[in-house]
Amino acid sequence: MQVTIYDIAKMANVSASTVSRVVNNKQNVNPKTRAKIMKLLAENNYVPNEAARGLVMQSSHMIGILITDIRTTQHTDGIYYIERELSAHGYSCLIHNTGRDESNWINYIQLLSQRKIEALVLMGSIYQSDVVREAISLYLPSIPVVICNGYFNAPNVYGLVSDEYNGVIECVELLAKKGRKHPSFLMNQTTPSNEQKKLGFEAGMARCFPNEELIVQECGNGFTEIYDATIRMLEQFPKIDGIIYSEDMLAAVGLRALADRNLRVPEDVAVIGINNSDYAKLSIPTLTSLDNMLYDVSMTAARNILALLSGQRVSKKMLICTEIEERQST
Amino acid sequence: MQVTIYDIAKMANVSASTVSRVVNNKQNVNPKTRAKIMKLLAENNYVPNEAARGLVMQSSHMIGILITDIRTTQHTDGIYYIERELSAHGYSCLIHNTGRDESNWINYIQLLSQRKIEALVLMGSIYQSDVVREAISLYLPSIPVVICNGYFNAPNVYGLVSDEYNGVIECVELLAKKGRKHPSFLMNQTTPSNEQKKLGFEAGMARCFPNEELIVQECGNGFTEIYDATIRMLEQFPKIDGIIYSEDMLAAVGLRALADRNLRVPEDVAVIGINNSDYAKLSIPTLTSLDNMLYDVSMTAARNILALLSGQRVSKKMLICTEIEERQST
DNA sequence: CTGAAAGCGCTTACAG
DNA sequence: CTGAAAGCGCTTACAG
Repeated sequence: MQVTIYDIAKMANVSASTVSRVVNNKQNVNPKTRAKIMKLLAENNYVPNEAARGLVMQSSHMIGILITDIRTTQHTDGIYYIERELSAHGYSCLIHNTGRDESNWINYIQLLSQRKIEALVLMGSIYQSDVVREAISLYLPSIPVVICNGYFNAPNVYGLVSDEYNGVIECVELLAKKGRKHPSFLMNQTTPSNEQKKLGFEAGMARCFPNEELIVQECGNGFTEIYDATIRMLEQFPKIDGIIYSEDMLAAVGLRALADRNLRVPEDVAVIGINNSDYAKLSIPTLTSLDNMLYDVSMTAARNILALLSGQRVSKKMLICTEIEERQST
Repeated sequence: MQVTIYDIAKMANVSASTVSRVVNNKQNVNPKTRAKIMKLLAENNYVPNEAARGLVMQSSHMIGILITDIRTTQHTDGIYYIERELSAHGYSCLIHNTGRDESNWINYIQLLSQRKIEALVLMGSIYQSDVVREAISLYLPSIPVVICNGYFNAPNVYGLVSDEYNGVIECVELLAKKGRKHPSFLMNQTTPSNEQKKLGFEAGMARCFPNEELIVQECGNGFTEIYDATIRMLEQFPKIDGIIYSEDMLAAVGLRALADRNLRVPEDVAVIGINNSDYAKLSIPTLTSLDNMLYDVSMTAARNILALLSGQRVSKKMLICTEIEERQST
């Protein structure tokens, strides 16, 4: 079926060892022999079998990436940078969409351990969970694991966290500065990251609006759910004059809801999103957004993995500062 | 380092063969022996080495996916469905961002062949190229290759193509029906897919506006480039009262440009996008969009690969019909 | 029901 | 400079 080193050896009347040496560019091969073998290799489109090579070298040159749903654009960027960076260094990425149900995660981690990945990247704070910690200590106790926008304590786990807590506090401060009186917060699923945002909102409110009622609501991920949640919140609290959404995408839907209700943005209601994504730039009006530096988180993750793979030291937990990008909606 | 079948065999006082039989759930093992081995396997967190297994079984259970840039959301959906579907059947996906420069592609194809992938998915019409055809015939001549939204003739290549050509003709017809007199077309990079859209626009114009000047322009992918291209086109041809964009994302930027120019949509200028993506649903006004059924293309790709892997017949080339989703912008 | 042996495709000391 | 041999971790006829 496939052309092996032995086939080439036979054609060249040499041993497989010699062919192997040529394939791997080792010294100590007679130039003429080398030339002959090179020619044969090319003519036969010889390609080394990485599985066999990995077996003897004890290295797969593969890394695993776990993400709940690759369609959620906020982390697609991260996967892009990580793949590019690692690919340039000879690694291939095995990517799995794990879904949000914890009970399946252990299977993916076991699967990746069967494939002998050399590092694991967890995309998203959602993986900051006991299930994952245990699965890692069971199946991948000794390869570097990097978690993007999350952290848990384990000897081989490295966390990169966006400081969304303080970022959202600053968002509340911005609303205060803009003369808002009744800010509110609308979030989708409860991930550790969203939890931090919520805590940030509460802290910001305590600081800037100590006597104001806390308006925090949750909703699903679908267009309609977000839309309805916004409408419902406005009906329940007509005084609301500022909304912080846990993601730009939600805020973009929120802008629709506000437009349909004939509420002017920012005159009647100021709106802030989080992620500083395309949604923020494209929406009408453009959206003020908290840049949580997910780009930096991913780039750093890629660099950290590379550093760890080459035996360098990397800090176990890093906090990355956020920045508000002000646009028309505030 | 890792626990092998031999380690377990030693502990259980049996041969590796027997352990292997237990691991693989074969019959013909004494129930007591099986129980003892199972216990040992669990206690030691034994995980089979897939590389070794693949070497003897001549199967990697991996498939490759090539995409120019995973951040382009239109194909992220496809990767999601394909990964989910294949993952459920025991396959893992090796994903590479190849960039748009043809000269690197052959390296990725060779790399994937080294890893002995069992099928390859090419995401996007851009891979409909001679470079790819040759690389495939050289390095992956005998595994199924499925190309999403493209096709080229090779014994092991299967194409799924969205009928964007006729779809865009229908878009032009829609503009005609809505009383537009001067439609135009703005496209980004020249991929085979965009080329079909352009040809469709020209055919539609020939059919509905035989005496009208053809206004077709190109632009880059950046926000500013798209924005500026729209403004420039409107300045050069002030009569324009309809724009078809080659992608929703461009149309979303276009809506911004039109708003900034105080042109009403659809009263002054009707706008149509392509992809029927979130951009279309979220923009203000909502965007009429040609649904090119990329979802169906991906689902079918996943199913076709599974079918091919299990030895079934699959049609070499399928055309998938498009549909216009009318919204506020027309 | 179980084990010894061969083999998947490769690399690398070790001898020569 | 080159080859025979052992071994990476596994599976599977073949004997018993």
